[in-house]
Amino acid sequence: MGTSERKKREKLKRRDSIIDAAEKVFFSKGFEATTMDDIAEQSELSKGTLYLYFKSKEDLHLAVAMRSIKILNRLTEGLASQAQNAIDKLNTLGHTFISFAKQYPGHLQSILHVESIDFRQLSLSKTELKHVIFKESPVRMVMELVQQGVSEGIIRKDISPGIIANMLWTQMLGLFQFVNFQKSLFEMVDISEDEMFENYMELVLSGVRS
Amino acid sequence: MGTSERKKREKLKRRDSIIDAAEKVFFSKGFEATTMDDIAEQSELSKGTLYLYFKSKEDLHLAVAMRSIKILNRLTEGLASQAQNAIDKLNTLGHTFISFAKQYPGHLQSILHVESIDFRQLSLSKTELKHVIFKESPVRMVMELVQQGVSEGIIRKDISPGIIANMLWTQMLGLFQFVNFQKSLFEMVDISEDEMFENYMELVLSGVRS
DNA sequence: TCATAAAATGACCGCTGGTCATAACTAACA
DNA sequence: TGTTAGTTATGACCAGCGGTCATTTTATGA
Repeated sequence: MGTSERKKREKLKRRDSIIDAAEKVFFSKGFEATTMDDIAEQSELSKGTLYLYFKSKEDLHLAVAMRSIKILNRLTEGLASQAQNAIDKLNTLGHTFISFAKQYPGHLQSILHVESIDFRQLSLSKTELKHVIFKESPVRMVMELVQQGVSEGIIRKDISPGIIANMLWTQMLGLFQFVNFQKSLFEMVDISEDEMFENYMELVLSGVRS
Repeated sequence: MGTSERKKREKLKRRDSIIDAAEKVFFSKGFEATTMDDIAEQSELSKGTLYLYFKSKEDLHLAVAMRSIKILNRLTEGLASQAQNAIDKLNTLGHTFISFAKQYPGHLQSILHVESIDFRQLSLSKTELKHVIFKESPVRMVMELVQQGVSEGIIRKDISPGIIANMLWTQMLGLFQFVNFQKSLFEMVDISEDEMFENYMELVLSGVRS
């Protein structure tokens, strides 16, 4: 009988519902200000139960971030096989990222968190975590498009595609940071967000053309 | 009589010595793992005294970061008035940043921290803090050099210098991040750090040339 | 209905950032 | 020098947190 299968499904459901709850609280109060008791209350479970599914608050945070990354990846899948040249696709990718950032600011926040983890201070046992994060990171899509561009001959081949892709992704993260946090620091009230984004993309992409 | 002056000096000295102690502990254990008692012990003061000079652990961290920023700024001052063209100066600036990153990894870490503060979650009363940080930020030097470049006609003028400068600074922060944390994530063992840096600079700067 | 295992609970713990009543020290004057 | 007013330093203390675990509750299968 499929009892154990059902149990497994239910366990996953419960895990998911905890992530749901954590998302709500993290996104509204911020990660640091959120307590495990908050999440327990929101999920209608006891605190102890949370620790049956996640081994720490940070672990739960990572789960939230991984889900965010999956959402972002879903928005961009299929792009690589579209009938455009690679640079246009990179442009589209950039637009997708930006609209994601606007639509899901909380999710974006969590992605920025995992992408800036200080791996030096991570215990060695967590090496696999690095690989999981990297494997799922949206930078993969960027790299694929860059490689396409090199094949098409419209992206410079004198610099390693890995470096180019990382630069583009870094730039994307920087733009997120900029739009979300630091916009007010600059005295550029006379430029719209969209305009700024176009400028950014133009600036960044003009460096990679062959 | 200069009694009160001497007192003021001594207060500043004490403040400085606390920052010294905090640096040591932060840089060796990391910010989160450091307790105020650690710093109290290192500074040979009681915990209560620390709170006479800094109103919170984060405040102390900011003081450490501001000192780091000052060190970095000192390394680059005078660059603007040198007899090179602006793009060469930007290149030099990049090299200076990189060697700073290598020489003072702890200081760099603290700078990355303040540069990525989530200002949305900062109370309004701390608006001045934003300005202080921005005013001291090394991005100022970048902006000055970009403006020089525009005047010289070697940097494109169709995009606002503010955006260009921010892109370059963002890129610098991203490169720091990359070198320090994520290098191992990429399978590019066959490229030296210096080579990678040169590629990076070339890539970034080629986008800003007019 | 009962026995076994799995899941959930919440009282509890140790540690941390931060506070505050008290103490120690300093400086100026009588 | 003794007194006093003000400043600086102390460390016992607190509340809140992440995390644990002995106990209870629930689900399963015969």
